Amino acid sequence: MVNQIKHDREVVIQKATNLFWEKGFHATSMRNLQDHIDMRPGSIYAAFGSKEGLFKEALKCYTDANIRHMQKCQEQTSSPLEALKLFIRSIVKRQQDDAPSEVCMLVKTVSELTEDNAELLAESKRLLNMMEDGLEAVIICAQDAGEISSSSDTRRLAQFLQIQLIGLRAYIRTNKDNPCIDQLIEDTFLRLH
Amino acid sequence: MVNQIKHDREVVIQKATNLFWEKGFHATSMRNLQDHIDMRPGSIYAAFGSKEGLFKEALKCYTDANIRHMQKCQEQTSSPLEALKLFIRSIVKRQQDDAPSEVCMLVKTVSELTEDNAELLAESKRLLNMMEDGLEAVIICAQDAGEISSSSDTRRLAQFLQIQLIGLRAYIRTNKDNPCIDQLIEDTFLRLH
DNA sequence: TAGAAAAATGAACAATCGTTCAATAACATT
DNA sequence: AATGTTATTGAACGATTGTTCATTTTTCTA
Repeated sequence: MVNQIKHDREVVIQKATNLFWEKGFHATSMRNLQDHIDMRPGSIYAAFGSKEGLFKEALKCYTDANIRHMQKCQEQTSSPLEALKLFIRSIVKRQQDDAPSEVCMLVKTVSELTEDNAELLAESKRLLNMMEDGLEAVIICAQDAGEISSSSDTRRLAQFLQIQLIGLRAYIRTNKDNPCIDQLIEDTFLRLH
Repeated sequence: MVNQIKHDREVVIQKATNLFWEKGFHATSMRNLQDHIDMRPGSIYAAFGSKEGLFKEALKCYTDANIRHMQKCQEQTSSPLEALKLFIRSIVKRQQDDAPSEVCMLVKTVSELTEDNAELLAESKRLLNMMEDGLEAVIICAQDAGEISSSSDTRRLAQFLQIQLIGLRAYIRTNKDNPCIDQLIEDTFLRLH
C-alpha cells in the first residue's frame, strides 16, 4: 500500500527543509511550518520533539541530498575532475531554478546561529566539514587518475574548493543576474592547482 | 561641553551594530537592544523610527568603518597591492579578536533576509556592491603602478577578491582554529592574476 | 529662576512566539 | 462489530515580539 501513512516522514522533512532553507531558523515560525508541511502542532511535536529537532532533521536532509548529488555527478563521468566541475557548476547555477536560496543552507545556518543554539550550530559545522571531506575524496580520485599533480596537498585543494563554493553562492545571492557567472566558475578551475 | 548629549548617536549606533552583527536581524530583539545600548523604547523609536530603521543605520555604520579601514591600509603603504593584502589579512584574521562575528555583516544580512524585508535586503546588496567597487578602485591603482598586468580585467579581479573574502570569512566561522588560515590567505594572492 | 521645549522614561498594547494536552479520529487486533 | 492502540487535532498557555504614548525628567531660553 503506497502512501498509507498520511504524512510520510521524508516528504514532510523535505518540505520543512525547503522552508527553513529559504527563511532561516529564526524567521521560520512554527505556524509557517504548520501551513507549509500541513501538520498540526501536536503531530509535529510528537514526530520531532521541538522546532530545533525538526531543523536538525532538515540539516541532515539537506546534506544527504548534496552527497547524493555529488555521487550522481561521479557516476556521469569517468573523470573525477569533470565530476567536480559538474557538481560545482550545477550547485552554483541552481540559483536560477527553484532552490529556496542561492546560499548553502549549512553556511546560512552557521552564519545565522550563535551559542544560543549551540547544538544546531555544532551540527551544521560538523556537516560542513563532512562536505569538505567529500570534496577531498574526489580530489584524491582525480590525483590517482593523474588529473591533478600528485604533489598537491589534497586537503588544501578541498579547502580551496569549499571556500570557492561558499563565496560563489553568497556572491550570486547579491548579484543574481550577473552575466559573468559562468566565467567566475571557470576561473575557479583555472586556479585549481 | 563634551558628552553633553546623553546618548551620542554614533556611539549608540556603533553598539547596536555590534549586537546586530553578532546575532543577526531577527534574533536581535528590541529588548536585547534596549539593554545593549542603554536606551528605552521611546527614545529608540524617537531616534530611529523602527527596528528596521536602526538596522539600516547599523549597515551604514558597518560599511563606513570598512571603507575607512581600507583607506587606512592604503595610507600605510605606497603599494596598492600591499594595501589590498593588509586589508584582506586584517579583515580575515580579525576573527581571533573581538569582532562580533567572523562573517561579513553585509553577507550575513543578505544571507538571512528575504523579500519580507525587501528594503533592508536591497540596501545590503547595494552596500556590498559599493565595497566591491572599492576593491576595484585599489586594483586599478595597482594596475597603474604596474603591480598587476594592464591586460587584466579589473572588474573580474574585484569579483574574485570579493568572493575570496566572503568565502574565507564564512569558512573560518566553521573552522575557527584552523592552523592553515595564513596559508589560505596567501593562496588567495598567489591566484590573483 | 521661572517657564517653555525637548528628550527620556517604562508601563502597556495587540500580535505572535514555541509549546502543551485533553479530546477526537483513524487504525489494528480480536 | 467491539475493543485497545496509535495518530491527529486545534484550542489554549505563558512568554516574548515590535511598538505606542501619557508621564516625567532634563535642557534651553528669557
